[in-house]
Amino acid sequence: MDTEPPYFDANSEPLAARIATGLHKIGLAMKQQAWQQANTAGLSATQGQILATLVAGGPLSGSELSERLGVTLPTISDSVRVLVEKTLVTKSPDPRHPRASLLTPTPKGAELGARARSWPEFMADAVQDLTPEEQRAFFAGIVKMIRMLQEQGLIPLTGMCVTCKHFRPNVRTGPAPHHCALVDAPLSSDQLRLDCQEHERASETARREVWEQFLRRR
Amino acid sequence: MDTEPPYFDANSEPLAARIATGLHKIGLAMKQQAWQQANTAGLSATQGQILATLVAGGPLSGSELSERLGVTLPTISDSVRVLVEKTLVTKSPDPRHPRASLLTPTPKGAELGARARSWPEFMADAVQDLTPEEQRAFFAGIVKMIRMLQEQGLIPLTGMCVTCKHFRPNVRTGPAPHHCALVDAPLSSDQLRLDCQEHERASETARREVWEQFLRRR
DNA sequence: TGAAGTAACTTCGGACTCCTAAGTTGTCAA
DNA sequence: TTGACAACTTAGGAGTCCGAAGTTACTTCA
Repeated sequence: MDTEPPYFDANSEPLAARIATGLHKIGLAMKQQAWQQANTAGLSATQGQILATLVAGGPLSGSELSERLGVTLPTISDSVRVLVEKTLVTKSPDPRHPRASLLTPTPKGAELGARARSWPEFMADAVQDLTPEEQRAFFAGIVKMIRMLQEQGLIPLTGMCVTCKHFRPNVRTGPAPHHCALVDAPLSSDQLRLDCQEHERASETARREVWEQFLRRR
Repeated sequence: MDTEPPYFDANSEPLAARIATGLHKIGLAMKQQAWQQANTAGLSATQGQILATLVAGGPLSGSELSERLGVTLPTISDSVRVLVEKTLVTKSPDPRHPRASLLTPTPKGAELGARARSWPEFMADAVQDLTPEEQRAFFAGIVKMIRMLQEQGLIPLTGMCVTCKHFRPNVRTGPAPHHCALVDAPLSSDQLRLDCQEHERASETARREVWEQFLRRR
């Protein structure tokens, strides 16, 4: 860097870095929004997230929540205690594991959770201004990014078609080249899910293979 | 919603909502990453952000920081106190305002700040897998989204070309249709800056007009 | 010439977040 | 029956945030 004013030339920050900056800014808005929405609902941000996750993904144990929300167990444990005190969730023994307990929202908790699920909707509104084509391109970018971040262990391997046992990429030509073997239905690239309840994690080798197959042709 | 298993049909979540979900997941990774990077540098997340912002944008006052980082003054005040104790920033009177003080990083602080600026780079890496074309589309989407969110008051009006006094959108045809009047240089859509130091906020009516002009033709 | 206002903080108290480290406690395997 | 294991829970401590309530140096108006 010298003392010259900035010119818009090759020395400008690379596109990838500016994309990162942009995502950072968007992330800031999300954080603030979540905080505020939670507060007006009488919850904390994490409490809202927990309820939303339980409503979206059925009863879960503490450790599952911990993985999905990217915080440690103690943090979950704390928040859950409060939620139980508020009678928004109940605990019941988990048949799958000895010491685990399944968390289920009460009716009141389910209602708040359903509302919390719609917190990111303000962003969906902001996306509406993009043309459908731009939206598709944007979504494709997001899917690829998430996959990369999952590979680096920064995002849990949950809910995305492209890491699911039942996903068959590029099995035909046309607008919907992919296939979901679970519901036996064709699938276009912009119908891919990020948060499917039925998601079952494929093995590591299978995931790698599926991803390569997915990238091939488009 | 009924009891049927989910089919990939029109009843699936709309694309915009899934984009929001995706951004949410990416935001999660950013949060975690920031926390971890800050910790290994011996800082807290906000302290790192403050240093990075000061290094990137020159000396700022507390309220400017507060606006850019989207937290209230007390929070900034707290963190700055710690940074001063650690001798990473110094305060000096601000000539522009009576009661304000300009915050300047010390050499040690500047070094940490420079390092903190590169924290979002892990995301830039994740973007590298997108084709250049995909990157451009992705970036275009981000710019539009940020603009929308700014209009809703969720992101500060700072640093983006499209809200700057010196920006002239679509003044010519060809690959670089825009123009920056400050450095008097042509500008393509994917050279737009999100964090220009020289940014000067245009008036509200000017911003609205510029944006309309920007959307027209592409 | 003073009184009131304004802007930019700072301090305080309190709720939450988030971590690591150190227990608990049921179950299963040896 | 003695460990090992898994899934929490508790304790302790730093940090993040906020609203409310001071400070304090000018500015402005009467």
